[in-house]
Amino acid sequence: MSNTNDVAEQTPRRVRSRRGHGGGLRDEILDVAEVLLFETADADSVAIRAIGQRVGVTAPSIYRHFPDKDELIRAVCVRGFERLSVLFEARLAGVSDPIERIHVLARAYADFALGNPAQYRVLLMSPHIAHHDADHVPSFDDRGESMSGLVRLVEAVESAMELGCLTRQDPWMLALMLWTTLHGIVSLRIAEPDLPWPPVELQLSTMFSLFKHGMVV
Amino acid sequence: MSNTNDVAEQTPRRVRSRRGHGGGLRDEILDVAEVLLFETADADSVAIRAIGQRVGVTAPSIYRHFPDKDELIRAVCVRGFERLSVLFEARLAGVSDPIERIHVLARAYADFALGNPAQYRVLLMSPHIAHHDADHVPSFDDRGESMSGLVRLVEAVESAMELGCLTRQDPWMLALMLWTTLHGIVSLRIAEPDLPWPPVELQLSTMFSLFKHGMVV
DNA sequence: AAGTTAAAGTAGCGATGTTCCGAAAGGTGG
DNA sequence: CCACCTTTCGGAACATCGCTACTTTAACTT
Repeated sequence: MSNTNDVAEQTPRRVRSRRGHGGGLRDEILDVAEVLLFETADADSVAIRAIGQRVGVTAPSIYRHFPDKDELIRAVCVRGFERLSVLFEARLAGVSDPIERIHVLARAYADFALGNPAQYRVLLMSPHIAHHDADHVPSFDDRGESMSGLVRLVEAVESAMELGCLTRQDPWMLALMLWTTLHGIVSLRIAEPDLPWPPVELQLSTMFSLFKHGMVV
Repeated sequence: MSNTNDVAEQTPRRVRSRRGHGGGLRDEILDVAEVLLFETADADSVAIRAIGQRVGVTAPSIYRHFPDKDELIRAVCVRGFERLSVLFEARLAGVSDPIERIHVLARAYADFALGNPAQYRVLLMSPHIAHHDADHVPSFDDRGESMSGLVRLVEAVESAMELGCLTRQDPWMLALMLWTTLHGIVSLRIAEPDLPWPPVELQLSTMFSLFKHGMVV
């Protein structure tokens, strides 16, 4: 990944950063925090002091780059979702059929969520830091990268409707349904990984079949 | 200034329980913990000392009735899901049509989850205490009351299939799909309560319509 | 070379979950 | 009625956590 030292216990005291570019440490902190978050699979178990130890820095130094532990963890997870965004682009490349694009998006979403359960949990399964910056009503759009997939989904649904592949209705609502269903599948697996779940592919394809043709005889 | 401590939320030092029935305190602890869990909406924010203060007992005394804080919180949430179980029974009474029974179950489930978000989050949105009691493979059945709804759902789906209302397939799989979808709806609302969600009834009915007739033209 | 200033460290505060051990009340045998 | 045991609970303390004043150190500027 990066130049983070993988010494188990302690890193031999970091060399000081240059004046303007003190932010080099910031990225290193994010890297280590991501590793620790993946290892412990729980944000509460990631201690600030542990991050500092792995980076080779004491705990208070971290607060020069992040105002808060919540912000640090959040930054890690946002960075993760940016990777999801590029994953969407990569998987979508060359796929033109709207229905197929929906499939690709769903599959990529599930792959990411199940591959990065800790990040997914923090961003989409935990109470949010109430960023109530005055009287600002949150919307789905200002969610940044974490909601870019939803936007792509809406686009694909709209295309499918225009092409007559889907029954005409509110595309935004239908996309919301698809996303919600997808979230149900992955989040339950993340929360209860020990339950005897069917294979993800089977569950996804079954769900798509249900959505397409319905279950009523 | 002996027993009248001036702390606002303090109970005047509890009378000691009798020998065998020391468990009276246990229920009281559970009650207070449930209130605190509802108030803070976050298990981490419920402090053992705060529970003890409200009950009129010091923190270590709580550990005579619960081995662990996780077990305490878990006990609170399990008790909550027992209430859900009786809610299922009550709502199901007199409803015989299988499809209608599925509707009723779904609605009750959503009502409970959105009405008790903290309990729902602890049991179904948080990492589980790995109760790995030796080589015991977890199943959906030994989940106790928390999965009773799923069992009811499977029954209703089987009935519907036998009556020819639903297309024949694996009833257990279909019930799992319904539950997963339901979980997606409620858990996303719980995790992101500030987003501009459509009304629950609309979302539920739209989802049912999708499941019934599909979305493909 | 001396001063400025950003970057990192030291020490510590308050709060948390948890444990060790002693005190006191409830029940029981003499 | 008294001695004794058992259960129930409290006091004190430990380790760790997030976080913050304050100080030190090193890089850059003049």
